[in-house]
Amino acid sequence: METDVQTRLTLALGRLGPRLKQAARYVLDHPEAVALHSLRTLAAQAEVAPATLSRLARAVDCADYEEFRRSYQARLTERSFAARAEALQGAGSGLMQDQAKAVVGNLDSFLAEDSEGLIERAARLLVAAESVNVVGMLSSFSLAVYAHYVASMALPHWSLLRIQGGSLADSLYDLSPRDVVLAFTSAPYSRATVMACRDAKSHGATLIAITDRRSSPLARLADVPLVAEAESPSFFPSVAAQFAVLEGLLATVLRESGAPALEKLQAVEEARRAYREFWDDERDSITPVN
Amino acid sequence: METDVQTRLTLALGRLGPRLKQAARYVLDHPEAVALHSLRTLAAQAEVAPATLSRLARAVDCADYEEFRRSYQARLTERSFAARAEALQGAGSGLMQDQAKAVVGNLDSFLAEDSEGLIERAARLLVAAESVNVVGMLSSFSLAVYAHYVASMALPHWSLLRIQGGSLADSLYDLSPRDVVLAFTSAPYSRATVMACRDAKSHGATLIAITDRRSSPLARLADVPLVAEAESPSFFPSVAAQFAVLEGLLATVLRESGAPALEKLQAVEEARRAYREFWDDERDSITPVN
DNA sequence: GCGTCTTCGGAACATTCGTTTCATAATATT
DNA sequence: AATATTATGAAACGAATGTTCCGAAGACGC
Repeated sequence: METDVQTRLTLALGRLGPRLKQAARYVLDHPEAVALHSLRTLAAQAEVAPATLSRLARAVDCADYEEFRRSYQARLTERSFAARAEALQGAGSGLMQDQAKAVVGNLDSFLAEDSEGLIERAARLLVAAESVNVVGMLSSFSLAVYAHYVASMALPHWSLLRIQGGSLADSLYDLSPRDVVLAFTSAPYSRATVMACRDAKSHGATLIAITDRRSSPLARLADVPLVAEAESPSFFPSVAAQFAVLEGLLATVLRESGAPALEKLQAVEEARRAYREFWDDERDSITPVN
Repeated sequence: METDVQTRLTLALGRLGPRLKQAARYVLDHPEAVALHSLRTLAAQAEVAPATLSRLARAVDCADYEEFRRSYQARLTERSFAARAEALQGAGSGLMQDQAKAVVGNLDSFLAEDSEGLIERAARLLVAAESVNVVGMLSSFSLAVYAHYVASMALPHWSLLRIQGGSLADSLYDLSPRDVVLAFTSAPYSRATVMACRDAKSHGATLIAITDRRSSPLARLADVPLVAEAESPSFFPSVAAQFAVLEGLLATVLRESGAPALEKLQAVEEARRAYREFWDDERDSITPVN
């Protein structure tokens, strides 16, 4: 049986007795109740004997009521891209395939929340900030590098925190409540990053964090925690999904920053073009000069 | 008590014992599991005694575990209604939604090819190489940084090419056919990167490139071109999908490198742990020392 | 009208549920 | 070092769960 339980239920509606039909109707109208409540409470809500629900499950080819309920729980947990991830299952067992699936899943884990609202909130804080300090170490250093690279073109008050001789915290001592820290971490969490953020918070600064789990130290500290999982089939946490979140955040920040920022961005690009920093297929040639 | 249970849990994390904290962490990371499963199954998943969860509920001022669970069930149904509303809204008007869709699309563009075969081929070349030189500029610099970071732990013959005073090409003059260049670019292409690769090729080195289009100069030059689009709703090309490809490639390289590489990797991590470079939730505390 | 068949509710059942108790180990206090 | 305090797991408890069996009530064919 390939079809959805909910669909099977609709089809079965005709050939059911009065009480079973009544139960089926209730289930069709309140699918989440099946996932969340017990058979008996559901039976009470539907004004039906408990046994009826047990029978209903079997009437749609479920072995158990358990199996019946599981399908409704899955329905509730299913997320936007789930189908897509399933589709990627094509070739199956390859490492790259697994990686891709993990990344899409990680991205989903973020979109499942109120992603748009969180991004919006973070972006507003970043635009309003007097200074933005970007922090990231280990695997997450690449995120920090990227954020700083993009921002440095249009937003001069963004800076990248590095360890130079002393500790990360050195640069944070004169942080004020008008400043924002943008931090990145995935497990295993860099102690330096967490401690820097902790100190920044104690100076009253605002913290925006992209991290891998809600229970991560940074998620707990952050004013706006942006949580995207970092699952991966390999040794290292995956940063790809977090990059997607960061890109979305930066795009929103640029939009909110208004015309001046965009103009500056284009001016920088124009200058680079003038300096021939970019490859020009018309003028440049791949074949070596020799 | 006005605040969300999830929030209360976060706040309580500090003052909980080790096992309770472990349970709390699991709950924070898998909120839907609380709503859907029984106390005992959840306890098993979190690897905690059933009684611990009962106590956890009371630790956040719930009278019952029942009350605790109800709050998570509410969260789940609320979210699902929000998601449905969003789905009904059509293509999703948010910038983040668009970004996510673009990234998944870009990833698809790579998987559409013989991704597994290409990755495999590239990995074999990288493992066999005498030296691997990683190149990336502009947006793609973060890819280069990440590749070098991961590799530097297990594969000492990988190095990151930077511009230092002169040009990128300076470091490539003594490249031999036994060397490999791993390069990254998306439009607009860095001229320095392309020229460095061109020179490397002219010295007989092997070129592996992650780039955004088959027509890009690097794709044409490369022995193994890994093409993942960089479409994005914003000004900048998206590197997220290319990160996914890179992660897949690195994972494959590590697998092919065999046991010694993995052992070295774990040794490095162990050393870092010994130096307390990682955050330890048991020993370190988020609350400032004051 | 009689027997057969289906449908359903009620009761009994083993199972699983969440809670509580109690002993013990770990931690803090003196 | 001795003691008080806290945190935890194992076991036991009654309550609730899902299933099954049985008999009553109706539907249908002849």
